[in-house]
Amino acid sequence: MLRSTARPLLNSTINARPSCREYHLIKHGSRPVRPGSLPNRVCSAGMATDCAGWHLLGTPREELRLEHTLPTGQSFRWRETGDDEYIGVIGQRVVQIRQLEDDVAWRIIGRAPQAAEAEDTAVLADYFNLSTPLADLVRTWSASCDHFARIQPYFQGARMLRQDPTETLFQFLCSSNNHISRIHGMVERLCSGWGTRLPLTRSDEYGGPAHHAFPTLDQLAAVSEADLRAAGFGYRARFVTGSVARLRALGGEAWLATLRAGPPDVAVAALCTLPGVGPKVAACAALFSLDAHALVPVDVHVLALATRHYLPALRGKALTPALHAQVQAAFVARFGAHAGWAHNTLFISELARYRGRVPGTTRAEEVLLARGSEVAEEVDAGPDACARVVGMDGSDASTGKGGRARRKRKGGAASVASSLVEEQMELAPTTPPQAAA
DNA sequence: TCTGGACCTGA
DNA sequence: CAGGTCCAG
Repeated sequence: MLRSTARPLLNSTINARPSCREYHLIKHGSRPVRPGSLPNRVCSAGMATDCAGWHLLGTPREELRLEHTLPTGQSFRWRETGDDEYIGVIGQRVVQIRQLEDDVAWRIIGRAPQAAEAEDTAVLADYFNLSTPLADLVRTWSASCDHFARIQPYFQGARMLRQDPTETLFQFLCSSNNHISRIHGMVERLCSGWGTRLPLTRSDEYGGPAHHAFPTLDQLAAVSEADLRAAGFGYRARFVTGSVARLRALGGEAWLATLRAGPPDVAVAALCTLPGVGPKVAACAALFSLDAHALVPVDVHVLALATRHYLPALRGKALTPALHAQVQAAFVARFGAHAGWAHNTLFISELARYRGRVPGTTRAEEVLLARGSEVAEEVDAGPDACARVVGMDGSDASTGKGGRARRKRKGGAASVASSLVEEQMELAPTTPPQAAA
């Protein structure tokens, strides 16, 4: 279990360099701290002129890496403001957050009047889902999947956030048939246009753009389809106004929040009744905000990696709802109750801008793909790969074709795969992931 | 069930 | 074409 409560870094009245020493003491107890270690980063010149307001999250690097969590597509509300530093909005608070060597530091730089300072720590811990220990899960996933074990060291601390349900739903309503930079802009315009502005509390140190809470459903009810089209939403404008209307009829934010308590398939079914919400968007909303830790949003990337490593028979098939369910089941069979979290790490490793990190991966897999389906059938079938497909509720669901056991043949393509990987790794020696901070 | 096409915008 | 969804055959 993580330390679930962040501790104050120092008293807000303390300022300047002496504060940094206090930082050392809090972080490391009475142990002496080497000069040049992480606290200097928090207090580095050009950033904060004092340490006031900074807190530690208490998350070692294997539990949380901002770089693998904030800009990787589960939220579009963070802006990178420096090297491993971000500013974003969590509920009614504007948060500045920075990656340290083996922890994460944060402070509140703006807030709504009703957002009590006493709850800051709890809000952060909740948002980062700190009650779920990632490192323990990673060990079990690595044991049950060779591919995961191979790529994971390069993507440590890829943690699932626990975002606000309404905000998450509308963020991913914007995501369909769209690319990340544009989604970012759409969400930004939705907030600045109709959300409540959050006053800065440290405006003397911050010269960036204004920040806004995500608009409430009541605020969104005032937005017309024409407004949204003017804001660049395209055909998704109708999805937004339609979903707003339907959500309000169903009971608004409170109704959406009740889906957290129920089973994930109920949440998905309910979400899919909203216009513009299909299996992918529903799974995103449920995994990123409704505690549905087992859910896997299956997009083209996830389908590609699933057919490559777990379900080779499905290669080339269209992404129908039925196929979505098969991929979902395969992930749960492989990774268990937190399959959605495991999927997140695998998903990041597929992103174009991260793919080069794992030596040999792309090349070896491309070669395998080129060798055709007969070989690919056997790739990475792994121990007990799909011998039993377990439903999300844990019940046996191996009645379909996804449940048939796959053969494991010695000297088959699996060994071809590993030899290819080794070959590549010889050509491009692995850099120690730890060094890639 | 599954398939094909349309749908806004901009990188 | 892009981290889909909807609608008709």
